[in-house]
Amino acid sequence: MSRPKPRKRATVHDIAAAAGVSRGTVSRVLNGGYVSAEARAAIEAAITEVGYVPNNAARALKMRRSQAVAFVALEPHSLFLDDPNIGSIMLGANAALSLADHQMVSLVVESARDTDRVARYLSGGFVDGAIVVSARARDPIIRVISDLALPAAFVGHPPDLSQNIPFVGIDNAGSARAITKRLLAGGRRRVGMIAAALDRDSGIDRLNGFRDALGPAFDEELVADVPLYDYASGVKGMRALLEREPAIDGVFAASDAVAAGALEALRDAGRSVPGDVGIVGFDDSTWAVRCQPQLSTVHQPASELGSWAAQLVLQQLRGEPAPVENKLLDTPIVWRDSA
Amino acid sequence: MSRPKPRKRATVHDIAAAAGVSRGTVSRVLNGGYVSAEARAAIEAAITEVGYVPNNAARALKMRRSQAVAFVALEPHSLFLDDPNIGSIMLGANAALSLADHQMVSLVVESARDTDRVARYLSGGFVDGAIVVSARARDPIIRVISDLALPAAFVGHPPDLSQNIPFVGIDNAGSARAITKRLLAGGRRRVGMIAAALDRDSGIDRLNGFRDALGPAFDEELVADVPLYDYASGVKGMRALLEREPAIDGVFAASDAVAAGALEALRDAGRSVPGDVGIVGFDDSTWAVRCQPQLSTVHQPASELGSWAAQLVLQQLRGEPAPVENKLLDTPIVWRDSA
DNA sequence: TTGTAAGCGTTATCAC
DNA sequence: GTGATAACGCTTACAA
Repeated sequence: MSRPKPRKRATVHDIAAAAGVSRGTVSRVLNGGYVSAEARAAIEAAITEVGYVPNNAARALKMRRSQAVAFVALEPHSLFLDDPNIGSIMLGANAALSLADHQMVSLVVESARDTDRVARYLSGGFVDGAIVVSARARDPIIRVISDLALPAAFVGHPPDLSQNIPFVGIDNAGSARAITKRLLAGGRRRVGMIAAALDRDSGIDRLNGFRDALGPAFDEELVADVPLYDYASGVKGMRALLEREPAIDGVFAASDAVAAGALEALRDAGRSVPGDVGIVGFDDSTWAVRCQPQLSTVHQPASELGSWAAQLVLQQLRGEPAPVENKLLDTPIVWRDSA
Repeated sequence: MSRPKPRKRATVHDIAAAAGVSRGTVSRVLNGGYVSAEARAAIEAAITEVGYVPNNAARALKMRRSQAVAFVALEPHSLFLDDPNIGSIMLGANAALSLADHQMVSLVVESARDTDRVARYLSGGFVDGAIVVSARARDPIIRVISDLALPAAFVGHPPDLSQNIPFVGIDNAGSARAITKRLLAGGRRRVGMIAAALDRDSGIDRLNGFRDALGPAFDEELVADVPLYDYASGVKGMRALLEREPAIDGVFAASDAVAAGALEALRDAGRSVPGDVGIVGFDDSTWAVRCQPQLSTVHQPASELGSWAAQLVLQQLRGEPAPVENKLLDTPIVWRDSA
């Protein structure tokens, strides 16, 4: 009883034939409309009999809806490896989309080749909307989304105020100010910062918050400028700081990963934490509790960020206007052992 | 000169009208066929003039090809957060697919709801193939792929030998045996293992390799069985081991994350590493170099696993038969400081 | 070289 | 309630 191998895919047409009704009636039971009990029964039997599986491409073409939303992270290579936040944001977004019966498809863009392909993908009708994470100031992908008026939401910061795409984020400057003040309250005299990603709003804002908290005590020399929010940058940044100011006794690292790297550099230099130098991070990611000592840090509600962004997209998909008020989520300070 | 806001999407038809040719000719320049220089020029001008963007859904319907390949990770929640390998595998797969001009779309499945939706998505014609990571023994997703004969490849281990879907992986048992032997060569007398994920082939194989390496010295009591390859499991597993055998002086952890957790438990218990106890991990992930001391471990070529899997899928897409010989990649031992 | 027309698998708008 | 029939936007024989 072996069936022929390359079985042709059954269509609505086949169901109709098998059940002895018209395609219209089949479509009605598939979607839901008025249909008699007998017809429904016959059709349902036929469906399993012929092994029907709906064709999304055809449905998308007709409906102009794919029930899919893209999740795209505009980040350098290391992101998926070094930034634990992204995973939580993704999971949060997926959960929210899932509840609304939408498929989240996440796209990675690493190269110029990727950028073009993803741009085409987004504009081609395979997705109804997009969630964009950590957008750089200007990116071709953003232009495409904006030009097409693709329902979208940003996580992090709006890439360009002139484009009215809603975003959900946190108050980076305020949070940075708050945790720096807390660090200062511990009696630290010479506190510096490892400032990362100054090509991005979040990076700039965190630096501004730090400067703000220090006020007149701010010293340009005590800011080490590193490219990425990652571990390696933390090591490098801390080394630079130690060289410039051996008497440094407090550090605000732009992220937990950076702080973890800084911890290594301090260990290598024979400084104790929090004894010789107190250090605070940002994110409250898994890094924070992995470190020795565990990090005092700013809690970033990554999962909620993701689900809010998803809501923002779903809202537009339902035809409701995107809210003009952008959303900033709370970022409580979590005080542990590193300062 | 403000254009009307909700501009209707331009189609091939519109281009044809604007350029004064037929749809067929337009399609020919879009894809590549014989077309005169003048016609081509006129059409190209028209394309930018009307702001044409191709409709993937229509193209996919007609061509029966979407130029997209799914990447699906069948793992519990914590995977994207705790397993650094997955990111590298993804990036490797994306790079390979990108070169072949295919869009990788990664799908996360966390709930039963996700499972159903993803299964529908995979079967609906939005993707031409799928890469499946760390498949559990039996999963509805796998059935769907197999039933539809969707071109696919597994990373890790074949979920069921009867289904002829190719896979690429590593020799877990052999690698585990090799690193355990190396650990024993250091003169350790009482060595145990934190065995994770024994519901998965990789978990079972690593345990088998360990048992094999110890030979008659193998002691069931010195195996702590934990559910996941993660940090928290490592902490728990190590505590259990210390309780059962305080004189333990060597540990093989089923993954680097587990080893990192074990390190914490050892630190808490006041044992020095590698002095009091030597520990080795598995994966050579970012965990390995983050730890204090850095881990001796088995290098898992994550990125290569991803690109091999991609090749396997692309091969089938080109109509070439999937290789019958499954691929096992090399796993060199990296010896650092933890043992 | 170019135009014409058919059809991919659905859903939706009609009459019946 | 149900059955024809016309799109959706695209590619591709087949003619011209």
